[in-house]
Amino acid sequence: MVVVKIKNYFIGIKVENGYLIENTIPLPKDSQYLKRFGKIDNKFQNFGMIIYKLYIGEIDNFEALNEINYKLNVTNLTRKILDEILNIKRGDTITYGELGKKVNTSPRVVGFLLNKNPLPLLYPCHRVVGKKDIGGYKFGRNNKLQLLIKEGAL
DNA sequence: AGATTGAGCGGCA
DNA sequence: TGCCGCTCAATCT
Repeated sequence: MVVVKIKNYFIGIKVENGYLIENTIPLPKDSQYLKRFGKIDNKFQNFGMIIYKLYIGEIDNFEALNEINYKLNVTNLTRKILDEILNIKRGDTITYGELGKKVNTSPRVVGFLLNKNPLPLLYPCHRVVGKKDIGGYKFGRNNKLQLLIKEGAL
């Protein structure tokens, strides 16, 4: 449970037995989302660097997943949803409703479960959007918007 | 075991 | 546009 500093970004990281089990996206220093990750500690610099490269688009999420030892600590339905998310290509999006149909659940539940995605960016849940607007995001709609613009989805 | 809570959606005016 | 009712897994109580 630490915060890793890369350039001018700060990334919350949780590692268990050498496996990444939770992370945040790169955030500004004072971000509320970093609070529960505690102090800055660079011992997991390697994890942080990969997430940073993923964030700026230097690598894609498949490369990142290959380079990182991670463990997905979620229930069955969440796992199914996250697996589906891996099929969304960079620059592409899917709606909560469409994704819900693929795994036989409701749009509301997709959003509810994605809110708990422990590995954002690695599992690019920002590519799931609402039908009428961009939809919500754990780290704020503006971050989601910036990510989608950066990826060329908008 | 029952109530509440959402990162949504479609229909209707 | 804005409101309403439906949705249903996870997380309380």
